[in-house]
Amino acid sequence: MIDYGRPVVEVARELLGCVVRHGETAGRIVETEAYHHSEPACHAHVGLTPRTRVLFGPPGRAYVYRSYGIHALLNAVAEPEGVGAAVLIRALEPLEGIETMRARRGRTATRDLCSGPGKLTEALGIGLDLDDTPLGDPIEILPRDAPAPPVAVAGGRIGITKAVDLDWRFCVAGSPWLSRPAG
DNA sequence: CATGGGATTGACT
DNA sequence: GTCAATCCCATGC
Repeated sequence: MIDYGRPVVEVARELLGCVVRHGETAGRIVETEAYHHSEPACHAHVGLTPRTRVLFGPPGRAYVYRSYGIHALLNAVAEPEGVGAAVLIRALEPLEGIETMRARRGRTATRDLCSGPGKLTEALGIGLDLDDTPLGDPIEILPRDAPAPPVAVAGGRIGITKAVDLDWRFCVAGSPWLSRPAG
């Protein structure tokens, strides 16, 4: 099992190489970012509100929220209960159910099915209804069955305006499935 | 109650 | 490279 109750940066590294499954679709995590309530880029920075309740809840649950009014983004809640922190899943290598993914996303190159946080949720059929559900059912995150892949610390996180200097984006080195090339 | 911003994507120039 | 789409919710009056 994966221990989500550890420091969020450790969990972000640990998740690289693990497999996410939802129904018939599955993919290997190749890119993550860490968010912690102590820094202003994290939603939990504002404190405990209805929106951030899940982030402060027990680790190992899904935090799914709507971005730019359009996309659903998938996070894994980390750190002990009471600490607002989560790992954003930013990109996957498609493994199973690729035709289902293609059907959900439209005629799309395999390379573009899961190469972004909004893309992979659409490909796996993950929506806001899965917010605050345990990682295990219906979304599964399986521990690695192989040694940890080489990790590239890709520098700053993407698409944010605050705490841009934190090097909290992690990629599988050399993976062709990233949302953006590693730093 | 009104307002503004955001962890993005895809279409278009 | 630029830009619109679109909605939840925190904040402020």
